Amino acid sequence: MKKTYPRGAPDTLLRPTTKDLARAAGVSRATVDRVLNGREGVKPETVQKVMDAIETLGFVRNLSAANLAKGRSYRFLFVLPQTGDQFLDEIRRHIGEAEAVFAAERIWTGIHAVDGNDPYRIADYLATLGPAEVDGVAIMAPETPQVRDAIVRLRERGVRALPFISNQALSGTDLVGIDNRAAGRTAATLMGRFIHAGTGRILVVAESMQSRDSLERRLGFDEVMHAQFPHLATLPSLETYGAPGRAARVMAAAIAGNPDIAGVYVMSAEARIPVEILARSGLPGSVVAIAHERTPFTMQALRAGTLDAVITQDSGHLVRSAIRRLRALADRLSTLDSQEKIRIEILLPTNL
Amino acid sequence: MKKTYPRGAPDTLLRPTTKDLARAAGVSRATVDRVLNGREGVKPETVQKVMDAIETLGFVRNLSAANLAKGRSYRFLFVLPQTGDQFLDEIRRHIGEAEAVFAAERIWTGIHAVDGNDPYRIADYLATLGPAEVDGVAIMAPETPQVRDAIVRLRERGVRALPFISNQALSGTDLVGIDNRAAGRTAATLMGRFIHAGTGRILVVAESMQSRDSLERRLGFDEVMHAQFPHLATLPSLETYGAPGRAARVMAAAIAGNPDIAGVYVMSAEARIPVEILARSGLPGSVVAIAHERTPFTMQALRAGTLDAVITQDSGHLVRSAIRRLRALADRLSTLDSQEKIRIEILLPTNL
DNA sequence: AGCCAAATGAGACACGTGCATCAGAAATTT
DNA sequence: AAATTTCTGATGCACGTGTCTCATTTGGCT
Repeated sequence: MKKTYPRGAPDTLLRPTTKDLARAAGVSRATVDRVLNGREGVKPETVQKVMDAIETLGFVRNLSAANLAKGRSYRFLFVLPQTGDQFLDEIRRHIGEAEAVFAAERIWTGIHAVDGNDPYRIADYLATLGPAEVDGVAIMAPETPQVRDAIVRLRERGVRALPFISNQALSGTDLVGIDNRAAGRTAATLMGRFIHAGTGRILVVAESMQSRDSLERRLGFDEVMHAQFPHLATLPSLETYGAPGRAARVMAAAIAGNPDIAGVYVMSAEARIPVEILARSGLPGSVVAIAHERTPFTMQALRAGTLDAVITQDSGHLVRSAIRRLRALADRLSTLDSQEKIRIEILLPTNL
Repeated sequence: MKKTYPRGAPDTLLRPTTKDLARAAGVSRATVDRVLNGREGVKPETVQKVMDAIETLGFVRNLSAANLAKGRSYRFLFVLPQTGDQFLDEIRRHIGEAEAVFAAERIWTGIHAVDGNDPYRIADYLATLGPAEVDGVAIMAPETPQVRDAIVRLRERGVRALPFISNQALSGTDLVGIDNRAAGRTAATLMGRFIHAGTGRILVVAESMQSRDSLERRLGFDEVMHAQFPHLATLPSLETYGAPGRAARVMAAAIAGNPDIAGVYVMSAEARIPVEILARSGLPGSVVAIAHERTPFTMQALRAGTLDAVITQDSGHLVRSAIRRLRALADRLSTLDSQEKIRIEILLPTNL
């Protein structure tokens, strides 16, 4: 009896194999192999015969068999700043989780911590890596000429490298991370719409404006604020350099100097220090505060009402996406773009 | 020379095989196989020996080899309502995309369209499915006793079944889709914060309040509106039944009867009809409009300013997640929960 | 015709696991 | 002690592809 599986269905559950391909194309399995794996020494018209057979048979290479035969395995390395911030903790946790999942596909992952403030040491470390140690590297580091060059040289040595979360202006590379300019625009839209006052100033806090990420966020933020909410004035970015003391000082000065603060935008990945200072600052609860990245702290601050919104990227997705992309690079495959695009997420107290 | 791969690294790139396991545990490969695949007739202490070896060697079953050996393939079916709405178009598109990706893993996907308004026909169709036709089914259908029972019977026949997007109150099942109550809460938060008027009414539009999804969204919406924005009153849900004529009538009546409308919440997946009516209603631009699901229409409405926010779920992720979960069910594996959780996305004019 | 290079065929083995069969060992019962 | 029953070992084939080697055919050239 004919099965009525919808949509041009599997009459037979067996997919065609290379053997079937060979028969259909009227060539040998050796030639099919030559075509499939792009080896040379095959006449163009023979190639075409095989291609046609692939088309008519709907042949799809059995990945399980191919991976098994190749005995391929992958060593991927995440190079991350050595800081104790909660966002990175999440990332590290997800790398650990992913390790277990990807182990079944012969993928190893490692983490190497570097001093995020020292581009030279990062570059030096990257210089020690070669194809003998690792197949691919996902790098989260500030954009400096040293780091950028080190990445380029890494690639020249045959190691796949991807900027991770922090962007690097490299040709032909896609960042594994969100569009920071769009994130800044999103922050501005929420800020503008959440603030009910007819006028006021917006405090903007960053860890350092040296970083391309902060710059892009600021750009996007200002773009929307100026165009759509001209009654709100954005103040120059305050830089904390990750130091609580300095953060407290500059923020206190800014708050004292601007009595009509209506909103605060914390651009840095580690929101904790600025937000805690903010909570103790005596600013009224009506001041709208927006920060970045989902961490235990930001979640709690959302619940407590200290923060009104958090803009974030799914850290698990980030990690998995980086691994998939590195593997695709290693195999010279293309990835499904729509799957690998990292979306901007908005967290509110009501959708944690 | 010793390689210095970080983190308890691969000295040897070769993972242990079942052969290594057998040697380490002091048993034969046959026994290892018995333990790994849960066959009976093995002494508990022998099982333990193998388990210990797995632990100490860090053995991970090579999925490629296992899949190859099993020659397993999967036939999964999406049962979707037969409507022309854009949201479903997106879903169908992503099923097509996913088909190509998953083909390499011996996964077939099919779509079957059913009349979404006729629970009996849906149930009848599901009754025709058995393990001979299909291994798993993702079902998007309204929650009615007929459908629910049909799903239960489907499972009894050995076909894995998952509710897809539309929830069904089934025991021991996770919906592939968002938490609609949380989505309603999110809509309320945005609505409340976007509306600057000191008082006003909120129009709520649904396709039908028969559907559990709309009910849950409404529940979450009211929960937050009442608790946090008591100055805004929510009107009873209007039901369009998907009919433009009826939609125009009930909406016009509601607008005429409530001069102080400050916001509109369109709960249904197909936002087009209500939003277009709204745009022509003569309501002022300051009225905040929020709808669901990313479609070409909602994107355009966001850009045009007709909509202020759209709450959505990533349709590609939905489809891939359903497939992964069905496969995991078929293999009796567990999935990585954090990967399979569908997040609520918020779209604003600035982050499309 | 003869020669050479290019193109193709034929065949074998490997990868790691699943699955089955049969013999033999060990433990338990009679 | 013998007869069962329970457990374990040895072994072989299969899955589909990648990767070799070596033989053979084809086509172009002088």
